[in-house]
Order: sequence, then C-alpha cells, then structure tokens
Amino acid sequence: MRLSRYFMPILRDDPKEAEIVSHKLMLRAGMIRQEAAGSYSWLPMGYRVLKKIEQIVREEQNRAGAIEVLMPTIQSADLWRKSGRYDAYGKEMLRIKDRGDREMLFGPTNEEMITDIFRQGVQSYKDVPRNLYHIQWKFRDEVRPRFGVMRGREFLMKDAYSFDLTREAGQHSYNKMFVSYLKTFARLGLKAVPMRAETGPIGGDDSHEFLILAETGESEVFFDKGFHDMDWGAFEIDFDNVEDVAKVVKEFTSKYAATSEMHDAADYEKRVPADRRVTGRGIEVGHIFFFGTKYSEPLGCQVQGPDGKMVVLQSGSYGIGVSRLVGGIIEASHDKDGIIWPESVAPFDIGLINLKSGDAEADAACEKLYAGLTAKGKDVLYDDRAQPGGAKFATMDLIGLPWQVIIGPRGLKDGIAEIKNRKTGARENVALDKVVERLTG
RNA sequence: CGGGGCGUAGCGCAGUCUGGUAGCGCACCUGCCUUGGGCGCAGGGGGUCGCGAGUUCGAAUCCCGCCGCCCCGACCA
Repeated sequence: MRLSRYFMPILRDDPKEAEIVSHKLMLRAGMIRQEAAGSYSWLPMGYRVLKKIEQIVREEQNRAGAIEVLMPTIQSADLWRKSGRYDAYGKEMLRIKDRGDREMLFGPTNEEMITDIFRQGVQSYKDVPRNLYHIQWKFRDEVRPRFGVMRGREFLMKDAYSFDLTREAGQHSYNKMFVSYLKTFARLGLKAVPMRAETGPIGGDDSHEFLILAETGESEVFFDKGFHDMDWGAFEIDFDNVEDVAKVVKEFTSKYAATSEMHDAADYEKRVPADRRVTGRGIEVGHIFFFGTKYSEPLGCQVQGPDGKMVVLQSGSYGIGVSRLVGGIIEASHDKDGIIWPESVAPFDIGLINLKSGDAEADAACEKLYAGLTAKGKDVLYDDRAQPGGAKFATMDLIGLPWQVIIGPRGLKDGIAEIKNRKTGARENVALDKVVERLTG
C-alpha cells in the first residue's frame, strides 16, 4: 500500500478524551474513531490489526477442536426468559422492540442461544462432546465505558461453548480451552497469566480469567514471579490426550496468581517466597467458565445416553475479548514514540520510507523494493509522500510496523538501504539487492 | 447511578467574568526552497461557536431548557 493512496488520519497531538496510552495511540495512529461513548469505527489501520487478531484466535480455536458458527447480534427476549437472565442481566442489556412490538435485545453473550441451537441439533450421547464458537459483536450497555476499546459498549468477542455428557468430560473440554488460550495469547506476543476467578453473572463452578500485565490494567493482581520463566506456548500438545492437557493446566495453575477480588494474602505468603511476590496491574483478555447444567437444565439441552436414559449436558463458555486485545497489546508493547506491534498482528509487515520522494534514483530504488517485497508476500506500507524525512520517521515509529526500510540519498550513493527494527531500535545497512532476502529469508 | 468538568476549524486551545459579529499553534492548499528525525520563506482555504427557545439595536459571551462527551466513585468482558 502506498501511503499517498491510503486512509490513515494520524494526529500529532493526543486527543483530550483519551486517558490511557493505548487509547491515545490508537487515535493518533488513525486506527479508530469514536462514534459515541464506548462505540468506535475501525479505520483501515485498526481494522487490519483487529482482523489479524481475530484470525489467530480462530486458528487456535480450530486447532483445539472447536467449530465455528455465527449467531446474530439481535436476539429474542424469550430465550432469555427461559434461562431467567432476562431480568437478572439488568440495565447492562440493551433492550429494543421490533415493528411488531416484540421484545428483542442486542446480545451481550450467547449461552442461551447456543444451548438452544445445540439442543435442537443433537439427540444422542454420540453427538458429544462438541465445542461451538463464534466471533461476533456484542453490546453491553456499560455503566461507564472508558479507555477506548478496552471497555467499549460494542465490542468483538470470541465466545465458545462446550457440551459434554459427564462432568469429567466437561473438565477436559474446559482444560482444552485453557491450554488453547495459552497458545493463542503466546502467538499474540502476550503473557496472559491465568488466575482463578469469580464466576460473576455467567455463573457456574470453575472459572479462570487470563490477564496480561500492564500498568494501566483495571485489576490489581498478585502472582508468583515464576510465571515469567514458564514455557508460554512453544509446547506441543495433543488436545485429545486428556492427561497431557490436564498436566499443562495443572502446571499453569500451580503457581499463585490472583486478582484482588480473589486474593488471599495468607495463602499468598505461604505459597510464594517474599522475593518472588509480584504485585501489578492486569488487563483481562480472556475468561473461561465451567458451569455444568446451569443453562442446559432450564433450556432442556439433553441427549439420550447409552443406557437409553436422558442426560442433561454439562457445559462451559469461553470468551476472548478480540477488540480489547488490540488495546491490550498496545498497553503491553509501546514506547515514547508509539506502538510496537508484534509481527503476528502488525497491520503491515514493513514500512518503506522514501526520504527523497520525487528524486528519480530514490523513487526507482523504492519501487523496486516495494515490488520485490510484495512479490514475496510481505505487506508493505510505502511512504511515498513528499514530506520531510523527520515527519516520515515519526509517523512510522508511531504506527509501529516491525520493520522499517529507509531509502535516502546518503545510503543510495553506496547502494545501500538502512533497515531498522522498531522493537529493538537496531539498525543495519544492507545492500539494495539484498534487502528482500534479508527480510524474507 | 452519585460527584466533578468540558463542548469554539481535522487536532490542541484562547476568547465567555465585563455582549459589538471569532482568533492562535499544529494539520491542510499554492509557489519557492529543502530532503537522514515532526525544515524554512511567502501567500491562502476552512468554523450556522453542541442544539433549541429567550433577553437585547446587537449573543460564542447573559437567562432557561435539552443533548453529547470526559474524569473520580460504585459496577463490570
């Protein structure tokens, strides 16, 4: 993409409504635009990142055996009356009426609907276990939306729902999602520490939330420093192997980690030596629940077992805040100059800077590199605008692409380009005809 | 939902107290210059001052009503 033809409205100053760094940077980098409190348009740069995160989440869900569906954003109130949550959910649920005066709602989550879908589609114990998920926009009429996409009212969430015959099988489904989340967050360049959580309005028996550490997190967290040294996703796992999966879960739940709501100071001090205690702040990016028959019972989600008797299914739900992750990754990865995208989610792989746009030699060198890198499958954002070099560097640092290729008269006279790594700041001079190889080899 | 604050050009702000028909910086446009960290000179465009109703010869400014947004708290993915 040539910057001269793109839509990337960047700002030099911080908009005053933005309080935290990810919100400021997302606005400054032209990723989002606020439409109402807690409601954002995703501009091209932001949308690219959102789609990349969504795709990684999807791939890891598929790898763990979950099956993708898509449910509507608008739901009927009737289903929610059956589960008893129509009243229980309170003002956070956005309620609307259609032309026939029927009560509808903008879905804040989908336990009821998916349970109803699954109930209608299965009759036998042979039809379980299953895990269905979708990645869809949710609406929760938050009392107080804030921090940009971190707490929006409309947000993109991956939510998965597992159905099993027995509690033990349900536990395995829960464990699979637990492990899948570790791998998902690792691919996003994050260490998301699993912490035992309260079940909240979703309800249920077992629950963990995954928090990434960042100064601006909404939750205070207490954990064992040993978490830093663990293997966060490089491990191979066979999701069908019940013992192996359980072993990983055990490993990641054996060390102390808790949010302030669940924090037990006495237990903390007993289990974690003083020099390994870390107190910080965290951002919740995932939350998993095992709730047994809480929804399958009232919604009649049952199958016939091997002995011919009806069995109410055990279920769990598993959420990842996809749009929140965009902000969360920035909170975890930025510096004074701007965003530092992990390569896996960067909106473009490479920023190509032409320091002398309009100069025949510089233009030709850039065009050749742009074509060469693109041909190798790299997404390149080529800054071909007629702007002073300083402005181009500042822009490129702000938007945080992992690699910058800098072409200017100084290097061109020796036939070289400068390559800069955004994260480390390391620069290297590379012969023009070796640049493509260096960045794709 | 309680408390506080703010709405004036794309962004950041001044002007409001004390009424006289809107200004600054950045951004943008044109020309020249420049091209390795937000460059220089000159010229220029853009705003029904959140909305409505009042007071007044005259309202961004005063009065009344409404809307929107932000922050703190309580609440929450």
